[in-house]
Amino acid sequence: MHLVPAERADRRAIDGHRVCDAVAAIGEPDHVRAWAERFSLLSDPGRLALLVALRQTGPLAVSDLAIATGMNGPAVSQALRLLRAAGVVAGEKDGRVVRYRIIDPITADLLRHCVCGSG
Amino acid sequence: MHLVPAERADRRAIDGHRVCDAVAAIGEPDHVRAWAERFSLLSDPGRLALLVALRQTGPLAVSDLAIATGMNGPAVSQALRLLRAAGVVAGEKDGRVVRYRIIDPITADLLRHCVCGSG
DNA sequence: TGGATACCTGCACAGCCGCGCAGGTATCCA
DNA sequence: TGGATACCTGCGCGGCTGTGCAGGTATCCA
Repeated sequence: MHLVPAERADRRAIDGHRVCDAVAAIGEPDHVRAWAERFSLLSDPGRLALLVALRQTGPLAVSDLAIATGMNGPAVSQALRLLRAAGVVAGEKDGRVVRYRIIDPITADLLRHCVCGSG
Repeated sequence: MHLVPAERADRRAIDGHRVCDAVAAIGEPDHVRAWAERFSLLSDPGRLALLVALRQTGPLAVSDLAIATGMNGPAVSQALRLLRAAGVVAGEKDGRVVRYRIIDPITADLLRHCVCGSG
């Protein structure tokens, strides 16, 4: 039952079985890491504001996002670049305007907690 | 209808009404900031692993958390210090052992998404 | 009472991230 | 065709954050 890796199996545990439960709960380190990165994308006020706006309003142009959030243009671009690289948002070109929207359902679901009042 | 702050109301918007919707969706900057900080607490693999373990297993001692996550003692202490200062976890002293548990229901709810398989 | 354990704290260091500016490209209007 | 708009990218700087080590305190066992 000892799911603890051998490298630290010699450490004295207070509640051995609970440690095993915890190891089982944590699961694959990569899994945890992936979720941490996902949360990391939401940990910046600028990015979070952009995502909340996108989720609530739908496709929005970069300059409109800049106006709505109070950020300047390049800052919005850089934030969207990160989010796009992470597969959270996608941009669609409409003439010289690029409208972004959220394409990751998991992130959209997480954002629901922030705007709980307005579903 | 223009909810845009006067300081940047002169900027030309692509879709004016959508900008207003976005501003309304974002709401109070402090609100967004608070959520960003909340997500920030989950953006570190160590802290996230600790919280997942705590949520799944319940009260756990610091040293057990260290064994389960593979972190060393002081790292766990510091992570828990942050989480405790943020009001996410609380520790209860039982002799020389301190067992921590999650006291913030919102964070616990967020963690649900990471362990979706085991509710 | 003496030793060991469990935990907390402060400090110094490396690494990362957000931020702003300048330059470049593609597209639309006159 | 010329000018303006909308957006993207690279670079450098300041600040924050995670990490490890050493020291200190409180508690349990013999």
